[in-house]
Amino acid sequence: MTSEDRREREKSQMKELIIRTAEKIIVDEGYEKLSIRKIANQIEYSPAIIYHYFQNKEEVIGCVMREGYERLIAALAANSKSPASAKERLQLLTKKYITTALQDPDQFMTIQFNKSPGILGFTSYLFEGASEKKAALQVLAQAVRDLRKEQNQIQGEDIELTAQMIAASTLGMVAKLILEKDIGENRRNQLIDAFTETVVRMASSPTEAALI
Amino acid sequence: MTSEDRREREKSQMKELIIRTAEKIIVDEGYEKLSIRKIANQIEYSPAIIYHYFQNKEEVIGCVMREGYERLIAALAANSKSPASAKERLQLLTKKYITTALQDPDQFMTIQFNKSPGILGFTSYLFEGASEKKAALQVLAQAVRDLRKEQNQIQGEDIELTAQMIAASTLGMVAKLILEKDIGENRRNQLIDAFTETVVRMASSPTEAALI
Amino acid sequence: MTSEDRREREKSQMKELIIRTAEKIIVDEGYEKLSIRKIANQIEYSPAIIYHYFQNKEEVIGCVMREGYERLIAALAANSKSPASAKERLQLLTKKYITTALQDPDQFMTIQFNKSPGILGFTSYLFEGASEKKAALQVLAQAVRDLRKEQNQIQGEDIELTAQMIAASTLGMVAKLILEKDIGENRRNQLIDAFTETVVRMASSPTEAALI
Amino acid sequence: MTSEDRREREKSQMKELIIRTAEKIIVDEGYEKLSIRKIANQIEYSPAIIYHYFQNKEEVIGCVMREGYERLIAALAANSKSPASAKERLQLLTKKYITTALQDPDQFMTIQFNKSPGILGFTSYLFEGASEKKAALQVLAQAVRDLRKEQNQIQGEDIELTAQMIAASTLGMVAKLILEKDIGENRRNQLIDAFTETVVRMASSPTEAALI
DNA sequence: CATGAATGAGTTTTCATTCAT
DNA sequence: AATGAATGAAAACTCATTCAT
Repeated sequence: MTSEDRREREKSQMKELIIRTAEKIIVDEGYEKLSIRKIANQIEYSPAIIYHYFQNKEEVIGCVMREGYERLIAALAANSKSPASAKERLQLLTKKYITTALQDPDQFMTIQFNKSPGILGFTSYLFEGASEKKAALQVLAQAVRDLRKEQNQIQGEDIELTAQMIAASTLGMVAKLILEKDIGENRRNQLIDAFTETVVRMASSPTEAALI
Repeated sequence: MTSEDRREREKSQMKELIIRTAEKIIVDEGYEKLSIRKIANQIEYSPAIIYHYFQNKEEVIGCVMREGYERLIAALAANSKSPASAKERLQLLTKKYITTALQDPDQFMTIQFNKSPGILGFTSYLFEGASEKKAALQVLAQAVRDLRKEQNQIQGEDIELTAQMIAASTLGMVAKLILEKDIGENRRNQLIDAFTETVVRMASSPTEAALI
Repeated sequence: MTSEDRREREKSQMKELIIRTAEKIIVDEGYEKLSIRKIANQIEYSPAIIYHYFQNKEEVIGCVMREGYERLIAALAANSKSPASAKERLQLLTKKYITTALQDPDQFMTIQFNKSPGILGFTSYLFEGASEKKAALQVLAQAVRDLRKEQNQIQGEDIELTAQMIAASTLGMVAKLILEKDIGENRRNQLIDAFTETVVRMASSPTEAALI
Repeated sequence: MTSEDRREREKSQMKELIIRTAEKIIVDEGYEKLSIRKIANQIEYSPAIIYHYFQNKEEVIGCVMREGYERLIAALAANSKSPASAKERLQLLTKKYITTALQDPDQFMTIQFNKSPGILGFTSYLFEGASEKKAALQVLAQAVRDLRKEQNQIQGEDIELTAQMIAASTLGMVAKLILEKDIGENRRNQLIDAFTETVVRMASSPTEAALI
């Protein structure tokens, strides 16, 4: 089976190469400048060969997206079990998400605001029960739960809802930071820090807040 | 001057028609699928005539964007001076923004996540001093200020920063609601209501929050 | 007839204006950038009006050419009767032609290398008998005749032929100077001076030359 | 490697076809009427395929020009070493240039009076040192040098300048003969012969001439 | 496995011209 | 006399995709 194995390996190497190149183009020139021709030129193959490994342009893009998303999730997961306090953990989580996203802004935007069903399958998290099915949201919901415990707040049944709002808000924050990339590093850091603090207040149980 | 008047009217009607058609295409097929030809075909004129009313494609798009943005702002302004309590006013503002945006979801997305400088001129609000230059942010900042006063909190120098975070978070929330449009009306309303409550906590002064 | 007169006068004023504007565009932006629209915009009238005064673009261009040509001829005529020696007169003539042409290079080229019959009617001078029918050639032929007399050479029957060759050579010289406009002022002057000297040798009778 | 060879051959045949067609259009309808579409229609292919063989329109034109120019140069080179006297050689050179140019008049004009930098790179020869860098001018300068030697004239330092003037004059002569193509064969030959004689006088050293 | 050739449909934009008013 | 509206044709160029080899 050696020869078949090698073929298989070579095949996936080629797919890898194509995806990697597509990714590079998206990062360098932006999503809408990606073209099959450009990929082909860059890997020094003919455009036609790409159709040998992928059905069409959409599938190529789909793969790029999937991988990008998985990397983002991985970055989060790594930080979900830091030994610090629940509050610090939530803040760390938020900050990590923001900074990771800002490292690859174009790809982040393309993935997160993509409305093709294939991508949405990965990125959606507003539905009921998402905190169980979506790894990222699960991590976030747990952080909220821990925080409320740590602060002796009522747990409430809104944990999922809260996690979802925090996720969506963070997404908005990141998106704006990417869109308005010229505000200067100072301002950016100010906003990131302020938001990281605010997230804690978002996470606290609403009734508790009502007591203020 | 009746004849001149009529011509003037017909001219603006035609411009109107073009903009409206462009808008429709954007909503139906997405921003990047908009083309001068498509507009022309749809209104059953030759492509060239569009250049009679507009300098180039950019100007057409600019008009579509501007109008959409102005509608959103107008909706907000109308609610900025309700007689209710500061808290209720902030919540009303948030809710109004969300529901207005959801009425024209595609256009909202196109405008708010557009990175062309022309559009960003309208939509940017993260820079320092934005709460004075940007009408929408000004309204929001005032609402935050009123709320803190009402709740006897420290005013703090972070009012602008807070308004910016709320705005960005709301944007994220709206975007997600639009992207995941199939979560069902119930869930959507739940999220909107929860977020409207959360916004109040985001607005409270951080030091105060730290006291909890 | 006053009213009719005025109308006539206004009409020719408008034609004047159009031609003058077209000329300006040719000089400023080059012949191929001339468009009816551009003329119209510049005189702040609608493109359609130009068709009221001229049949089509060609006629406009034709008029521009004619006027330009007439000015060139006028410049020559002014120098044809200088009191100097025949040799100096021939050299002066040549130099004047070159420098005048270089003042409006684009127009010069457009006219001289235009192959539309209308323009050729003005610019042609190679046919037999041209030295009688064409003012410019007449002047040149006379200068050649005077020179030969002054240098006690045989008059010969090739006067016209000689004048034609000188004219064509000068045209080539000017064209090259215009085309290679970046050779530097020094080189240009060197070439002009050398050519002006050479013209004298071209004008001398061939048999005489054979005696050398 | 037969299959690869054949493909290579077919490819250059196609390029050839495109260039030849472009050439034909230029000759038939003029340089500015040349369009990619027109080429495509004429060869009954889609316009896009031309971009498969050439980068853009400029490259197509470049090839047409280069080939035309090279043909002209080749014709000259063949005659530069005839065994005759220097005088005869110079005259032969001139005549050959004129007749070759007249064989493909439209292309000649298009190339020689083209002001695009790419073409000028080929056609320019007025700059200092051109008689060393430009093959055609080198041949001409040598002919002038030989002639002066043969006629025991002072060599002078104006050899290059002289060659340049002769070249430019010949260009003018040819251009006029092309523009006024209806003067009749007789007249044309008369002019060519007269000019060929005159060239000898242009080539003689100026001081020598002054002795007359 | 890989390619070169080829295409059709598309892009934005410019132009000369016409015509009813 | 003058105009605005409108057009058809054309320009250069790009792209995703197919197919025979």
